Amino acid sequence: MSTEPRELRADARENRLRILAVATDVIEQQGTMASLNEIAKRAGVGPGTLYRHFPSREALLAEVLATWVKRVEEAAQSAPVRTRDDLVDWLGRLAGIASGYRGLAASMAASMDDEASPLRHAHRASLVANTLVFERAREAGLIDHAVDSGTVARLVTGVAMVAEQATLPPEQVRDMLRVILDGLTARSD
Amino acid sequence: MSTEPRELRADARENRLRILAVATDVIEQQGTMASLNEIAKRAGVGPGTLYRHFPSREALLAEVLATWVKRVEEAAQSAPVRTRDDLVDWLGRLAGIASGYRGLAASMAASMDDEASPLRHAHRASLVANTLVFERAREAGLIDHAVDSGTVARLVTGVAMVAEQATLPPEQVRDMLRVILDGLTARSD
DNA sequence: ACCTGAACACCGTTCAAGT
DNA sequence: ACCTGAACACCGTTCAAGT
Repeated sequence: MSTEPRELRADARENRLRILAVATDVIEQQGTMASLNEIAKRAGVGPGTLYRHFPSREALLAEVLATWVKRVEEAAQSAPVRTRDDLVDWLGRLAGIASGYRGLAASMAASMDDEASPLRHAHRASLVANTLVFERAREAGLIDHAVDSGTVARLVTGVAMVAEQATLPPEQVRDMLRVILDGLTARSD
Repeated sequence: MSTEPRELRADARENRLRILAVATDVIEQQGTMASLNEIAKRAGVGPGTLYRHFPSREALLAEVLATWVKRVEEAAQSAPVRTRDDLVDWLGRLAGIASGYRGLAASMAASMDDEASPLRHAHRASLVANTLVFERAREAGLIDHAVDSGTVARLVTGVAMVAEQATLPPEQVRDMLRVILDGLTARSD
């Protein structure tokens, strides 16, 4: 099941780690569309070396996102679910994390489609995290029926995409999320 | 108020129209990120000529969108507002038009920010159209309070962005829109 | 086994030179 | 006044040649 690298030659291992560190920096600053050639140059390797370790931009991104995935999982566990505002806060945190890097929400959305996308793990992790929070909210009596977490995830991704494209003020993002939460907890039958 | 071209030399006028026609074709096929050099080449002009007529990709896009704007306005006027499903349909049509070209929803979202964006007209038109539909729904007694059309527009843009990035099946899009509509018509106080 | 870096086919954008 | 097209500085991606 594990796709972790087995035993790399010492120089290869070092290069790999250095590329990953540099990529994290550069992507944090410039977004998920940052130049791969620039990352290679800053890491002190030829472009071919980057491609050898990470055959696609998504493969690189997936590894960079490892710490990101942890943040989502932690946030889900510690998220309070006492009031409806708590849930709006949670969605906001989810959207905020999803747009932690510019272009990330779009990259994630694109990966929904693709069964083989390297980003699938990150995507599934955020979906599971979200399901967990809403399940806890239901157990706490805050909402009275199950919500479809796939739909929630897609909606929140949409909010994140608009927010980062248009650099919306936080209260406009919150308005969007509140509508979504109201829609989720209103019976539509 | 009008920024229409005044009196162009005959060859310039012809070039301009040909660029526009070709751009409409190419953008329809390849999306809003289509190569400008390719558009110029297909239109039989040098790249400099395209830039002379349309100083930015957005300026070109704004003109290509003229017929698009008409479609939104017509759709708004003829949209039935008798049932809640009618409203979901309307949002679906809006989202569908917004992603008529691949990348259009993202381009529109980016223009929300920028006061001087050439896409502002198209964006405002869709906002006005949406306000019109919901106002008619309110008059028809379908909903009982005003909705914030800015928030609606942003949410629908988000749905359109996710839908085209992930190429979602129609029923998933509909699920998203239904949640939004429920959220809009539920009292949140 | 791994790395280098030149090379290729593209971008968007500019601008001297032409008509 | 307008157009051309070469030129520039970039992309992503590949692959022979090196170690």
